[in-house]
Amino acid sequence: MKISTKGRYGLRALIDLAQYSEIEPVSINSIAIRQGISERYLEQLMTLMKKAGLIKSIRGAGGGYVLAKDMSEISVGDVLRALEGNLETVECTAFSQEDTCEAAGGCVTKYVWQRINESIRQTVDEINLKQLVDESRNIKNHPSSEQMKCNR
Amino acid sequence: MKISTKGRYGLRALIDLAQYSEIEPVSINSIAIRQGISERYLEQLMTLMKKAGLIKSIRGAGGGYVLAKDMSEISVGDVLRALEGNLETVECTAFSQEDTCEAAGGCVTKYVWQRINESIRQTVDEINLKQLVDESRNIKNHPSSEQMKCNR
DNA sequence: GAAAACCCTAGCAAATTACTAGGATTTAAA
DNA sequence: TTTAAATCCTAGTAATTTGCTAGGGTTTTC
Repeated sequence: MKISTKGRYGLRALIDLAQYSEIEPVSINSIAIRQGISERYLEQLMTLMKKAGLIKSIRGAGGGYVLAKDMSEISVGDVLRALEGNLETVECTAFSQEDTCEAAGGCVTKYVWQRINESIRQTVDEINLKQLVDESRNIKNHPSSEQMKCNR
Repeated sequence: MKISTKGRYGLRALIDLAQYSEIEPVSINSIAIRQGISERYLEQLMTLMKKAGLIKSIRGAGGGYVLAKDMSEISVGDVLRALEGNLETVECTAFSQEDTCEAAGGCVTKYVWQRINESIRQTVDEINLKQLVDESRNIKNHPSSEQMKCNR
């Protein structure tokens, strides 16, 4: 029931990318240093986000990554799904039309899992990258804001 | 980001217990058979729910388990927390007053994790056992409702 | 042609999950 | 008073997942 380092590091990396990539592509190395994340591990996370169509890569010297679409069009849900896989806390064939579970008729917990899944979905999909970047700029204007390694 | 078999089996077991324990204590064995769960594994789940004060045990022949309080006073959140531990998807020292995280000032993702945690908390705490038992009775009155083993 | 970047695959230790196993203890009932 | 039905307690363990590290290869700019 935890979000792993993939999701946590990945979201931080993407916020970082969003903040720094407006002028030129941002390298994995620079994000890794700023965020205190292993460069080699972050590389894998970037690949996942690229496959999901959230970021684009530019190869070769001077290359790096940029957002594939506008910040406001990337939700936290998009990011977490790219990194953590589907966010359903319980997966159940009975959720779909072509229900293959024989217990479905007599199963109540199904409704519980659906409500939990739905509330998470709603929460993560209503927060987008732009909001977080804006929020981050506000925070940066206050004192005591050194960036560093952190388990989030 | 998944709810494990502990939470899934445990909630099913507790609904079963709530339904059958009004007349006499219900044994682990009978729940295990009805729900198609390993008896020995279920035993451990019952212990967790007992420690959390959700159920009471009656030892010896003819013994078993009964609810420790009224169905309407046991929420799905109580059950899941007893079995899965705290339900926070990300744990972060910065959530508390005596914040020990140095990055807290410059950290935005904190707000994301808090919102996710809060939406899950709200959802699981607003569903109680009684609602599920009532719902289950409704379902049982319809045809095609054989109880059986299921990954939920 | 050298360096800076991404790309791809594999491996691996530590932790977690989902059980199984072997008994000890308590209590009702035969 | 014995027996059997229960819970209680602790330990072990195979399979999976997590959180990386490692060793290259390829592309592109300077």
